[in-house]
Amino acid sequence: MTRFWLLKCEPDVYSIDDLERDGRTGWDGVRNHQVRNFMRDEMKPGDLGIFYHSNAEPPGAAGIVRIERSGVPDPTQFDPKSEYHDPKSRREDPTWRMCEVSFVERFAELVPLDRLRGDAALASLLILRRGNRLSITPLERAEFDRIRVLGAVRAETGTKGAAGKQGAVGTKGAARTKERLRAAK
DNA sequence: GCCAACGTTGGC
DNA sequence: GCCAACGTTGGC
Repeated sequence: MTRFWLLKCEPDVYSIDDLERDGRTGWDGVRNHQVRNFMRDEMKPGDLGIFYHSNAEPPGAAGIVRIERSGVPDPTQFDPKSEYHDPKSRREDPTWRMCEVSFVERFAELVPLDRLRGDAALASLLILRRGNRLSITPLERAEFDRIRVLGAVRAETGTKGAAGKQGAVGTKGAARTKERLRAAK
């Protein structure tokens, strides 16, 4: 059974444009146990996800991805040079997992958070709940379908946001602080 | 195990 | 830059 997910990432770190260019990417850098468990136990090849731009101007739903693999050991945990290196993790039993996602589509226009919030059909969307900070959350099929419909319709007004167009150097699962972003430049 | 201090996330 | 809402850490 196909399941549906919402994957958050800061576009300054990795955006839907980067994924369109790359075609496929490892969703590495997740260091939250709940999200790790989703990727290890629940996400399956063929599942679909909304790619959400967080910490952006404006934040919102940017496109659609397909889960290609999941539960894959995240290589950054074994890389001493990575800021996500975890010296306690063993190769025989990796602590941190990632999924691999492929590009499906970029929305005709980003669906801003305001628009998601104002939509009655999305009232139960987990990312709209106060205090929710998980970088990956499950979606109902109806929620996924609704966001896809909103994304397919080009708004009659509104300017296209200047999406970040940087190389794929960062990690997706964990947002970077502005300080770290600055340091990375 | 408790909990205060601190760090992170992410919208605004 | 601010701050609410977490999660993590470490002393006890």
